[in-house]
Amino acid sequence: MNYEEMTEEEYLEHCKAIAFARPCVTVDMLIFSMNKEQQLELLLIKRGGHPFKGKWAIPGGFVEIDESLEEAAARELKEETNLEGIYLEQLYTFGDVDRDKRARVISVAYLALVPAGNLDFSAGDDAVDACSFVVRQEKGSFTLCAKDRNLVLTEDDLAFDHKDMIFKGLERLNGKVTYSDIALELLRDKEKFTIYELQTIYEALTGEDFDVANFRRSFKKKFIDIGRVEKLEEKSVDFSRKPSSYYRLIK
Amino acid sequence: MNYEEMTEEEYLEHCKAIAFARPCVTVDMLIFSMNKEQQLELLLIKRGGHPFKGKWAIPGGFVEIDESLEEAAARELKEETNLEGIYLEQLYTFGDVDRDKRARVISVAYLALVPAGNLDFSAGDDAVDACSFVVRQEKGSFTLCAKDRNLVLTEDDLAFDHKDMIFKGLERLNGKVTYSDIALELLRDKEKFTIYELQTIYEALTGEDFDVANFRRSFKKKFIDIGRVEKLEEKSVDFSRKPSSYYRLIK
DNA sequence: CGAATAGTGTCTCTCAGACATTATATG
DNA sequence: CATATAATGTCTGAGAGACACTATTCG
Repeated sequence: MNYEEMTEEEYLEHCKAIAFARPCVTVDMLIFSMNKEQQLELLLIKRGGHPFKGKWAIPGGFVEIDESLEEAAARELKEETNLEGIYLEQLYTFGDVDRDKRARVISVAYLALVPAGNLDFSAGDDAVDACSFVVRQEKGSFTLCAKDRNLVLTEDDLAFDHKDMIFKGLERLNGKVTYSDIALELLRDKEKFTIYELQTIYEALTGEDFDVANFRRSFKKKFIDIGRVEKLEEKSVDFSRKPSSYYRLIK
Repeated sequence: MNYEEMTEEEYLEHCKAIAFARPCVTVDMLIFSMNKEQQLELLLIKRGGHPFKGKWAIPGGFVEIDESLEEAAARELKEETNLEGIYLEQLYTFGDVDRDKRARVISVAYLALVPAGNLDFSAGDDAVDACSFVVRQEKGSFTLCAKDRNLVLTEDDLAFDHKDMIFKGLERLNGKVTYSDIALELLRDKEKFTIYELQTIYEALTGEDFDVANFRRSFKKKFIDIGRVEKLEEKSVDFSRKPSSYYRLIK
């Protein structure tokens, strides 16, 4: 739309038309967690209506006029999973004109990292079909698997531009895992975890394997030497092998 | 606002009230460039009306119903500086309820990196007072200086939450400069630049000094060895000293 | 030649990757 | 004692930081 080539009449017409045509703003929630097999999972919901009926989508909802984006994200998360106090991070805002054919919708995507074992999407308000998909990252693409349903989604099986959202989300996780502490957010219990447990989270987030010795070395440097994490007396007795030490995040 | 504690009447009342009260969406442009003294500059405009009358603000405008966020950002940039084809990057979306007292405004902030010597804000459409401020970064804070006007702004001299936007912007520049190629976007001429010229951009973006020898070494490794940059025959003759080699970004 | 800027060589220290080795529990 | 997992030791090469040094131009 080039304003310079419009007549004044055309321009005023245009102004009137859009004065009442404000975009809708939503928050969309990329809710990640770890499953029992220590794999990265992402919560999706199945669309019941048009458009993209039957396809899988990232849960989300409108931003109310009296709540901030962060508040909207926290509310949506609670509605979906009944969880509060979860790590949230704004990811990216998607605003292509035709991304939703029904209306002009601008979506602010948020990342939520739910501690392992806490994700129970059946606790959500909405009576929608929800499912947590294992995220398998290859270079430049991903697939989403729901074993119990025998379902494998590729990027094109997703509604709207949610494929792009997931790409952005995985990119963010990949990038931040090494220079920030987001991996800790996915621990089952920050007050009691083993080093290997944390390593599996790093591996799930990056899609790469780490050498045990090197990982422990960098863990010590990054967390213990600084005093961010301390070793506990208690040791794991899960397996009938050498028990592993527990560690605790301080503060 | 807790929906669970509302009666149905209250809830419906609330729905009605907000149905016509959609937020406005704007794009705000953090327009960075390098001045003649190879310092980082940021373009601000002086507010003529309330609120924050007389304070300095980041330029921006409404997202039209028929343009994407990127298109809106490009349009705003053109209106402000008459420039096109400039590097743009979405920064962050600001959506606190009271960030603009007049109305609920959600602002998507964009970063624009204008090649040195190309920023002429007098070319803008609007008859507003605009000025490019030198950005001085200290750890945890910044100041903005306009020498010719004898003006020094601190964080609190900025309108709205634009202080936070600038923080986010500087943080992004700081972080990305080492692992991406954004510094190249600020070069006067990507087809003909000296290594030291690029170094000053790195220094301006990080607020830190680099060792010449080490910078050249990493420059060679990062750009020349890979074939992303080639050395030109032509050499600079600006000063009456040893001339420096020019380099060219390929593709 | 002296001054000023362009550009190089080299030493050290840190750290990541690879891989061998030791430690400790149970059956 | 065999076995499986936890945890440590060590070698190497890449790369960042510090700093001394050489190179090239002009007046």
